[in-house]
Parts: sequence; structure tokens; C-alpha cells
Amino acid sequence: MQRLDLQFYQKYETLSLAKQLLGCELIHESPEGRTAGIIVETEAYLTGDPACHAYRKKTLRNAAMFGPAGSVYVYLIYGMYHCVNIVSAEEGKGEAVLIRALEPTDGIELMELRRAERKGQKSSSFSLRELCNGPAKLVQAMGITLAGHNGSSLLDDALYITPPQQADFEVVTTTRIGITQGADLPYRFYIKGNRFVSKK
DNA sequence: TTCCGGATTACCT
DNA sequence: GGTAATCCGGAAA
Repeated sequence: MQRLDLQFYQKYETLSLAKQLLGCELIHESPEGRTAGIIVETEAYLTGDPACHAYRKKTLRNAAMFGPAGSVYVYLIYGMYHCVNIVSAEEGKGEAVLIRALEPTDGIELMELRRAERKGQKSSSFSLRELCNGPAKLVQAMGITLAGHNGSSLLDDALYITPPQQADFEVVTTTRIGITQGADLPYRFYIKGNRFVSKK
């Protein structure tokens, strides 16, 4: 399956892209092995939106968000976790789509290994559902890192996205999770009925 | 320079 | 269902 190209990322406004990414497959071909999962939940962060990291001026932390469409923006949250975003607008604008959950499709064992490593290793057993049903969880499972992927491009890196295998699902639109500013905006999207979504 | 809250998760009650 | 863990960036002063 061919990876999505620049045209795809340029074609849609951020809110549309957030919906279009549902059903697509996120793939990481790392030295340790290949992991992949269907994107089942996303959130949009727009220019002029106070919850968006690019709302204020460009800094070292949010610089990748101002990159060209198809770039990857990774950041540290709560001092201990990372989240991954897909830059969704032209260079300099600063809009992105947060990937919140995946339905694992490949490299399940490697995902379990990575998740157990990061955790206190107390419960070394994960259900399939627990592997990627949250933005920081999927970053762990996929082996995405700040140093390795922030500012990289989905067009020419080991981390990339392929088109949907099928699109016979309904999209639920709702408000974003875990924010206070812009909490009422309907910028969260997920595949209706999918059990790998982080929260209903 | 100090202070505060955050696009979260895991563990405990 | 509540909260500790843990640290960086932005705002306040």
C-alpha cells in the first residue's frame, strides 16, 4: 500500500483532514520491527484556537507545528508523556491534527514490549485494547520519540500513513478531551462504535 | 525569577 | 472515581 502523498495533506482544511485521517493506517518501520494501526480517533487544533500550541508565537517547542503539511509534531505533556500530531496546513500557519487512538494491526508483540518497558513493568500484560487507546499510549506502542520524529516528514520517513482500506464507517463529532480553553469546540472525531477509541 | 497548569496515564480506594 | 507522578513553557511580577 502506497503512503499518502503531499497532495493529500494539502488538499483538506485541518478539520476535514482530521476526519479524512480516520480509517487510514499509521505505520512505523523501525529497526526493532514494524508496527501499524488504523487511526480511529483524532482532534483538530487550529490557528486562533487558544488550545492550539501554535496560538502564541513560534518557539523551539512548537516549531515543528509551523512546518509544511505532512510534517510530524511531537511534544512532551505532563512532564512524562508524548503526543503526536500531523501538521495540516501550509508552512508558517501552525495547524495540526492530534492522533488520539489506533486500532493495532501489525507488530502487536513489539507494541506490548514497548508499552511494558515504559511502564513500571508491574502489569506486563496488556489487552489489545489498552495498547493504543490514548495519545500517549500509541506514541509508546509505535516507538515514536521526540528526538527521532519531531519535525520529520510523513512523506519520506520510516513513519508514514497509508489510505483507508475501507471507509464504511460513521464519524462521530464531539468536543476535545483534556483541555479547558476552547473546550466547547466540536473538534474531536472518531469512528462510531470502534472499541479502540480512548473515550466515548 | 517564581508560579501554575497542562492535547495523560496508571494505580489505588 | 480520585489522584500522584513529573517537568516544561508561558504569564505574572
